[in-house]
Amino acid sequence: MKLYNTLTRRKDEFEPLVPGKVGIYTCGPTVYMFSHIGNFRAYIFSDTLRRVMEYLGYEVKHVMNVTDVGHLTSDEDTGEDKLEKGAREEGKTPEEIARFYEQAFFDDAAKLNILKPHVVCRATDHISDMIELVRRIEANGYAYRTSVGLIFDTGKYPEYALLSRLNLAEQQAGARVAVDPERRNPSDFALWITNQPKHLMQWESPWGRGFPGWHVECSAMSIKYLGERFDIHTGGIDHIPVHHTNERAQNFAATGKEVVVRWMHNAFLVIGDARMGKSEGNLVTISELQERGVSPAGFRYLCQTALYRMPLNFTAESLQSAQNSLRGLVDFGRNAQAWPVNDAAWIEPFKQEFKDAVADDLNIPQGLAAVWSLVREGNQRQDRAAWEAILDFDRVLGLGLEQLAGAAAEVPSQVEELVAARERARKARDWAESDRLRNEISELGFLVEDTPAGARVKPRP
RNA sequence: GGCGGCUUAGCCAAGUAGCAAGGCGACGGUCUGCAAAACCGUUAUACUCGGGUGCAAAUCCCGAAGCCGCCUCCA
Repeated sequence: MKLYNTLTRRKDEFEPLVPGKVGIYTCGPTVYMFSHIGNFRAYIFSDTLRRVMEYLGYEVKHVMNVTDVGHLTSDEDTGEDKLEKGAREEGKTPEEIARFYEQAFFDDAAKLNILKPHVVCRATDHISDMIELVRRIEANGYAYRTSVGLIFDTGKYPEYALLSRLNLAEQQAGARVAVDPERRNPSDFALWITNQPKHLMQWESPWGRGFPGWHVECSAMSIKYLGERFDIHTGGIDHIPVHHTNERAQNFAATGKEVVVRWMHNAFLVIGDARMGKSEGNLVTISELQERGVSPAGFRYLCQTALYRMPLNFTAESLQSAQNSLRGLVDFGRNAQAWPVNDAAWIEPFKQEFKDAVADDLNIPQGLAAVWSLVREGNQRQDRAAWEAILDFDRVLGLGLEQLAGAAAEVPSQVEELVAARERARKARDWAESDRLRNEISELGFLVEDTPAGARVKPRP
């Protein structure tokens, strides 16, 4: 299969380090507030990556962190920890806050059929691993001390700017943040932060009581669970210039290796003409989506209509379009369930088309074209084989089509009785009574379709 | 100021040289007691604009415009 690599800015053939196996690390949520659907686009992306890998026969180990400490609110590493700020505002301990939002995250993820990574690791459970990693970095001569704590010397790593393609010489130091005169280079960053007595979350370390820098946790935990060389690291495109650049520098400083073989980044969900973000004040959560009548699967479908590397326009219309498309697929499945499997041979070219598409840097939109070809052909042939193939594809799409079509087929007995009564009325050519019963059924939330084989009922869209 | 990205039909969105996937929506038709579903057909002589290189460009090169992101935690 082919995959894009941010480091080389090219799409090239994926070669796993260990044949048949793949290690994937995903930058997970910071659990101090509800995750929004923009965040979830990223996790749908990494989930899709995992699913495609598994679909193609790889054995995947997927690792994701949960950041429950260490991301600062204000500049210059002196600010209050986000979790602590949240804790103060809500009158709870940082742990309570973190656990609450972590649970909320995984609840929403489950609604979106995002498979739980094989390893989910909390930063606070890995402080000793982080200290050990920082110790290695310091021992290798990549760190120095200031009044803030231990600082990473980016000047020691010639490849520092490679991932982001930054032109450090042209960067305007201090353009947006005051320069720390103690730092050797403007891009230097904290590995361990001390002298912050107001922080609730602190640990003892060789550099004094304090807490780890922003980027240490991902380096420490990815190496711990996937080794000093692993296949893929994913995250949002915003992580390229700072977080992943720093992570990569730490990785090299600690191990002397290019730890991550391939970096993959998803583009943003765009609302109006802006990204969706808490700073922008245009957040939408999964719950709010549901209140607006859009199912999580509908949102997931929307995400699958665009390439992960392209910005995706999130509008009321695009969302409705996705929801309608999904309804069409479920309708097809519901109809197809009643058909026999005839001839599976005609399916093969479409299966190949789907497989080729998703193996080409996760081109799910192209894969969906194969799905719709199957819908059309399947309808013409009245062949359940098409639906079986689509269910097989759903291992990648993650829409939960089997359950959705199954749920659509569940009809209360009260409705069944009304349908039977309507059938009798129709046989008697009593159209007035027939239409009256149809309205009654409709009020109960169901829709009747008359087919040559008899009446069919489904939940009203 | 630096770096990165985007601009394809009413909307969403594939396609990175050889007659512009797919979905939604809309319209017309077949079927139906009427609907619904399904099927058939129509819906970009055209890919932001201007140059250039090719037999051939949405696709490569140069330039312009608009928009977005990152450079501060942020998917």
